[in-house]
Amino acid sequence: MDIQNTQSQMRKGVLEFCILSIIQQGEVYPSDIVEKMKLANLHILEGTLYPLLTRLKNAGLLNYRWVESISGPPRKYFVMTEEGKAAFGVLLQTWKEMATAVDQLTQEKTNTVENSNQAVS
Amino acid sequence: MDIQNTQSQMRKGVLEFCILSIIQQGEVYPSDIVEKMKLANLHILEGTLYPLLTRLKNAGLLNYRWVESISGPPRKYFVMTEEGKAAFGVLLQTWKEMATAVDQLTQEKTNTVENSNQAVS
DNA sequence: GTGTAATATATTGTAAATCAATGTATTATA
DNA sequence: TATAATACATTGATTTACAATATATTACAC
Repeated sequence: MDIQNTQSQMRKGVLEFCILSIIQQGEVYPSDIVEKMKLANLHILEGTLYPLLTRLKNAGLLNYRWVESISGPPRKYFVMTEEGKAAFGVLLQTWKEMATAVDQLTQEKTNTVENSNQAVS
Repeated sequence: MDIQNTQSQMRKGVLEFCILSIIQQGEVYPSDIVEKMKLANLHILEGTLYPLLTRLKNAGLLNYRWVESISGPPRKYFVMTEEGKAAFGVLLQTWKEMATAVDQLTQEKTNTVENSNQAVS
């Protein structure tokens, strides 16, 4: 229960949302997702990603098709379903609202607080 | 595994951060926190909050003092320790970076995408 | 005073999900 | 033929939020 845990919790919260976002932007296979997430400093492991993609597929938000690779075994390329696009829209709205709420919550007095001792009504 | 689950996951991720933020802004007792979180549309239940505050206290980020109430049993008022203030600073930075990353990730092509079928290099 | 309601802190059991560590399979290459 | 690289997938452990419930204190009606 140190601070790194809280940091990774924060990142975990948006994992699914970010992965849906990546897939919405174009057909990808799991390694593409891992790479794009790493670039955004939101690391995800394969042991997390595969079950997550399966859940999203079973929930009807994703589909996939097999594509032969020139350098290894075939890959599962994922695409959004119409239902997935709708769900992503909802999540995008949720994200925007939450980010606004958190910003307001943290900016109310933050950074200038020196008097954390007054009681609250 | 429906969309509400993903939404609550998103909110869960920032719970600890928001609670630290609230406490940094002034001495509060648990019901104050529940109320402030509700106002920000980030609901938290007591069964979640009490263990969380205990964890943060044991981690050295918080302290509390008992205060008599005029209408009920005594209350635990929480305040940040110096270590807690430092940790909050780190988390604030983490939040800002993550929010930026997520915004970039979602805005790259979102909202105008109609061609989700091209392969990726 | 006694009983009920309101307030407040706290614990227990359950369920969900991430992670680390592996496992299995396919292709290219030495 | 053996090894390395790539890729999909599962298992067990740990964490943690939640629902339900427990315990205790105070106020107030009767």
